[in-house]
Amino acid sequence: MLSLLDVINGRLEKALERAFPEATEVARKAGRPLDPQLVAASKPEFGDFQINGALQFAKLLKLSPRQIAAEIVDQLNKDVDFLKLVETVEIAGPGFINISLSSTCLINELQSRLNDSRLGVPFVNKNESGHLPGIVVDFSSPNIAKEMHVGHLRSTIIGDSLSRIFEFRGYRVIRINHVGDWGTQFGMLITHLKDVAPTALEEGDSYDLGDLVAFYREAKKRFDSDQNFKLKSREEVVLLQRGNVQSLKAWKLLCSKSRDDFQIIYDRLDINLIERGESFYNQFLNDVVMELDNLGLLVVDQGAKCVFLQTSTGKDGKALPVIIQKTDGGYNYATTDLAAIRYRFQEVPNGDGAFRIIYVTDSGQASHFSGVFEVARRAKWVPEGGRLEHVPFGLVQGEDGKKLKTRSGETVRLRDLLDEAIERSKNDLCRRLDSEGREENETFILNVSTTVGIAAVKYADLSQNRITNYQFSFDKMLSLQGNTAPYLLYALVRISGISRKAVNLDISLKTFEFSQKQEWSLLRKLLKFDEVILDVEEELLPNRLCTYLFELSQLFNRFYDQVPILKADGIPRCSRLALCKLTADTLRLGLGLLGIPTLERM
RNA sequence: GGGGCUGUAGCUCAGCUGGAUAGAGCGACGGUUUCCUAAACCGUAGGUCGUGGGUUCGAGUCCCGCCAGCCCCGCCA
Repeated sequence: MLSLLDVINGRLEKALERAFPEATEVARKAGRPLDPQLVAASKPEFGDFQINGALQFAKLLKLSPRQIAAEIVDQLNKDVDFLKLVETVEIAGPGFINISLSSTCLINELQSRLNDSRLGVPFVNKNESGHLPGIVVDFSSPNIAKEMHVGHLRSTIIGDSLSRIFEFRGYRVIRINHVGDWGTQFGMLITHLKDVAPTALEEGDSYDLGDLVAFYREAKKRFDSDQNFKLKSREEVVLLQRGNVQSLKAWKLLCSKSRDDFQIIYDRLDINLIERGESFYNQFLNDVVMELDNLGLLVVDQGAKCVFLQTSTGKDGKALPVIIQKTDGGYNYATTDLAAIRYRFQEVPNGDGAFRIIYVTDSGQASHFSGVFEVARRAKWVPEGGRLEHVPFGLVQGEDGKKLKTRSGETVRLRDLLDEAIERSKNDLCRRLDSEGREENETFILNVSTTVGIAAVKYADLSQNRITNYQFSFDKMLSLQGNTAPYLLYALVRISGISRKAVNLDISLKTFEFSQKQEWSLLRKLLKFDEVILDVEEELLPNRLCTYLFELSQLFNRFYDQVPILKADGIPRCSRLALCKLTADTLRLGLGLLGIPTLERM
């Protein structure tokens, strides 16, 4: 109901002006126009919208809040355009004004939603240069030659969902997988590769490295125990950095094998990413140092080139440094991140042309990013109106409240985690089929358990406010009750059941009427979808969308339980089918934006 | 020592620019099935919003102090 909110707010501002012409004029001239504070009603019994402003204006206008409210209501009651939309306008409590929309108005909104595949969510405007604004979402980012584990889960799932929402809004979204594909660990990996598989370099991509993780472990073991190996590894790093052909070949092979492994996980999770790892920015690191130096930001301290922060101090009250270039001349991650920021904001041939960059990483990196962001701003690499945001999230914990580990105390591999979710979901399904005496074929069982299993993992993560740590529990996420993926998917399955039995759900040209309170509350919830999407886009909190979809499902289930649909006739039946259709569309789209596909039957 | 995040029902968590009597789910207890998938629905119980101040007409929300937990703090990412 965003557009409606706009319209009503417009009428309200006019009413306020007519009620208190002098005060509004003074406020406007002071550059702080009076805000009537029109918001969605905090409770259903307060109607659709509430106006909070009267309470605040009391001091300014030297009138009681209720008197002010009365004046505003008086003016609103003279506004024909406003009255067309509204059923009641009432003063309540200390001076709130509650507004209930008229049935006609709500039904008109329903009509337009039914004919709108975007469900009321506006498409973003082009920018001054006539292009769609670009957003870089930096997420997932595993390390080459290591396995994706539970630590990558949140970044991957949250980053993907935010990307989907931006894409749906029409932004040009650049999903970046900033993989760890550079650094000292490659010295040992390449040295080990040359030793154990000398032919690998000739065979290139066709060479089968086998289990990369085991490979990494072996290399690491040798690195830690064998002095000679350690020495060779260090030399190898230098060779690689100088662009030695053999070394580069080995590096590429390792990256490519690793990429294939990652892709298996991304395919299972249905996640798209452009791989552009740390190595990509090597070509810009020199420029970064030079520019910072030219700007006079660079200070040499204990041999390292640093930028000292203005916003944070360390112990003894001294400014904290961001190290740009190490004493040995090497660069570290802050430099790479700065080069990335610079590149991503630069216009298209030379960069990504983004206006907003989002980093989805754990909250442990908060101070790192705040330092890097400060340097980027002082270096003027962030354009006017450009947004640079860290989207932090908490740890994944086990049900014991400690960091999630396997029984043997190892890091949980993502593939195992997904396998287990699907396995458990399959067991649940089979138990259910058994107890209901249902017969389903293998394809159905596989499809349902895979969809439900993956959906459960994604939804459990997304439905939690990302800032806090998150307690991982298969039992809870797969539970059929509560705020879980299966509960939402089930609501949709119920609607599919109805549409299978109804002749059709084509209700586009009919008129609607509602008589039950369950119908009205469902409809009102449905019409809030657009606000939720814009809120998530701004606040980067997908759990708000989850909460909305859960509440929508609850209202639908109540409606389904208490109001006959197919048994009704005429206009009520058709109106109820319209609610079903819009609920299904909203759930399908909403879940889609969370990266969760839906089912017809389950 | 400095900085950040967190602290809301027995448990897991929501709580949107400060707004009306703080909400869900699970668990507990009790009910509902001639009907579209009961994987549902309805009801009951359960709270000093860590704590002490402050700002305000109004504070879970903003500011300050304190307590507890987690994380970060110069050449790893």
